[in-house]
Amino acid sequence: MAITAQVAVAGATIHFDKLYTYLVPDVLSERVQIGSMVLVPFGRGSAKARMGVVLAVDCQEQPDKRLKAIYDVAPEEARLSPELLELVHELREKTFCTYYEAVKAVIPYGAQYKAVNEGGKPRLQKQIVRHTENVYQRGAVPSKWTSKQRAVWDALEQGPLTQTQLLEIGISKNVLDRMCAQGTLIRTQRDRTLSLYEHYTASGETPALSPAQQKAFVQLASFMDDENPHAALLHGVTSSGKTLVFLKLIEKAIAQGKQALVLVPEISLTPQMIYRLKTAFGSRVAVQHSALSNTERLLQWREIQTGGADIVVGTRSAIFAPLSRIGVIIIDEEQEHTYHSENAPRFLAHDIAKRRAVTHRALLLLASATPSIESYHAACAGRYHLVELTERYNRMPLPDVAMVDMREELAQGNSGAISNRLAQELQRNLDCGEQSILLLNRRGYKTVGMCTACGEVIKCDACSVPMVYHKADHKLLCHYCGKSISPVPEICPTCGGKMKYTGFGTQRVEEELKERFPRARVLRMDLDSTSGKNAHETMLRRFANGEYDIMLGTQMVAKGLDFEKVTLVGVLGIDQLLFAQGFRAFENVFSLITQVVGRGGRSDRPGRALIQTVDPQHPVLKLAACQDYRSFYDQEIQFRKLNLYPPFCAICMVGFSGAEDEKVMRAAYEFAQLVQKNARRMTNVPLRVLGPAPMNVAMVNHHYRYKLTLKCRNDTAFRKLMRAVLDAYNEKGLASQASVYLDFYSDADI
DNA sequence: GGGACGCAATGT
DNA sequence: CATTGCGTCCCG
Repeated sequence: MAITAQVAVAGATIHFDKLYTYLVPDVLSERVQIGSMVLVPFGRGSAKARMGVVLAVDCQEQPDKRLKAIYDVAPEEARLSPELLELVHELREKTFCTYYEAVKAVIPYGAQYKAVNEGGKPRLQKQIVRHTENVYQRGAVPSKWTSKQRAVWDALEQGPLTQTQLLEIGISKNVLDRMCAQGTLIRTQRDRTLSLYEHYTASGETPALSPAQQKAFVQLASFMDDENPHAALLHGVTSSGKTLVFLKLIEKAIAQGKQALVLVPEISLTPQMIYRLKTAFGSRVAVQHSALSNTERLLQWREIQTGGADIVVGTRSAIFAPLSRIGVIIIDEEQEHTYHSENAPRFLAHDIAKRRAVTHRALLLLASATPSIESYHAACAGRYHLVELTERYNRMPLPDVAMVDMREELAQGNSGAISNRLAQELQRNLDCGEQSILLLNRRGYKTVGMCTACGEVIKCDACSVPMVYHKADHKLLCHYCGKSISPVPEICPTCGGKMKYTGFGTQRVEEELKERFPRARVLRMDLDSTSGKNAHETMLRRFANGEYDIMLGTQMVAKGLDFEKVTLVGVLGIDQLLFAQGFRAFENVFSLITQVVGRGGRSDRPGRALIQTVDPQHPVLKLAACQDYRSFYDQEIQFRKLNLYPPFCAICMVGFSGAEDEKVMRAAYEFAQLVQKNARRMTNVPLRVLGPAPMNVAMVNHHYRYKLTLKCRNDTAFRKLMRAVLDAYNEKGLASQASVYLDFYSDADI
């Protein structure tokens, strides 16, 4: 009799991701259980140690003599709970990821163990979890510089930074050590933020609900009173006070002895959600998002696991928080694309939330001012309870919205980013001391280098995208692979002509504002200016305090705090989004405009909004201007139906990537044929095959990329078909030509 | 993905 | 017959 374990190993790709059988040594037999993280030998010959997870344990009378034995096993706290194990299987089945990719998504704890060699024996070791970190500040002025040292010095201008922060901007420990030795840097030790956001103090009181909010709350709360799971969509116009309803629902869950899970699209965009939860519930709130350091995330995770926290707020990955008795799951701004994972496992948080709501018999609440067309459609079809909040808090009026025709501006000789009309309004606000917000849609607002002679744009040599000019650190940066060029080329590398750096980047618009309004205090918010840890939050607070006149930024200004003194909102560059490809383009435009327009008009002063566009008559813009969601939905759902887009089908994007363009293309083509061939054998699989075609960004990191788009229904029959195709693809030896992944958009599993 | 093995081509 | 290069197989 021998105990064996079925193990899924790390680092597998989809074509050899299966369970491998290992012997469990007697000394480990107690500790190796289903869900255990283990270290195993894997590979032919000199088998290297790999992490793995145990998915089954059995007894065998006569085990195969060739079986290898498990090296080591991680302690119990790093073991997957039955519910999380269930989710691992579901993720693998539905998103076509590997077991271990799914495991990594559901437990950050798995990352805590690494393989080490201990006297020739491979062992698992807990990664050092530092509770203190190094902080550096300027010391003596150096007599001479290396470029790295100069960079360190410049970075510390605003005050001390941690080693991690410096590491992020490309400074190695070596440089820091040398500078400390020279005395040009001073190193101190500091405790890591163990309790995050502790400066938010709990008041314990939540404000009273308005009658409209109360009505919505009562409706939703009733779904928490029976033993069945429920799903609801809360459609609340901007400023209708959805958050307050959330707080009351969480209160109710807690009162029932249950737990609450709140998802937000991006922590940095929604700092007020943490603020509201922390002030209402204090240390019962745990936070989970990717900006946390490993230590912070792990400590928060432990808090949840051990029951110290019963409310979790976080981004997409927080949906896997190890809560054991969830009462309510809230997905705020549910239409945001950040709920869809861009890396394996490519899941949609909604789908996991649905599953968890069912297991916990909890209420799943999707909320938004502009729900995704799919969600609203599902609500209309009765698959979600639809709850509406149609009234703005305190009955504040919506701002007046006007379009500015940018073609006319151009005809009048204004080629800048800011129209004359907008300039006038900005001036008016400056004159009477009121604040303004300018939203720049990020896409198209990048500064790229172009040759004035031949028109050549400087591209990354590893990726087929233009490199983006970053003024702050004088370099060109590839936003795909992170490669940078500095100094910035002055002459064209191909023809020797003079380079010109143009584009309407936030930085460029900032300059234009400074030219037009030299005395205005302008706050620029974008990825560059908010890279510091609490930079985003601090900036919003200072703007709210009236320290600036104009706030200029990307998407991140569309959300955020409520600003009393903002009476003007300008939207720049929305056309890039409006005419973007992808079936969600209009939905995105509508959502963004609705949100940013909702920013204004919060106080007694009437707000106004200006939308700069080359198509002022565009129906989507018009509907967004008057915040008429229902009309937009009615129109959009027709479009989706007519052109067969979600929710009337699911879309499965098959991605191909490999080193040789030709081979990748051939592989994609053969895959498409395999799909057609296999589909013919299977009846009842509705399918349309589009492509293959090169991806939008055809090359990343020297890897060529193609895609195949399948309009389908993501059900078991379709997944069975895809598994068969993947098997055939591997059998033909195509896996070595191009690696494949599947990505589902919109589950239409009605 | 990556190491090991095998086959074939090339060299001494 | 050794050396190198490349394709293919398989991982327990």
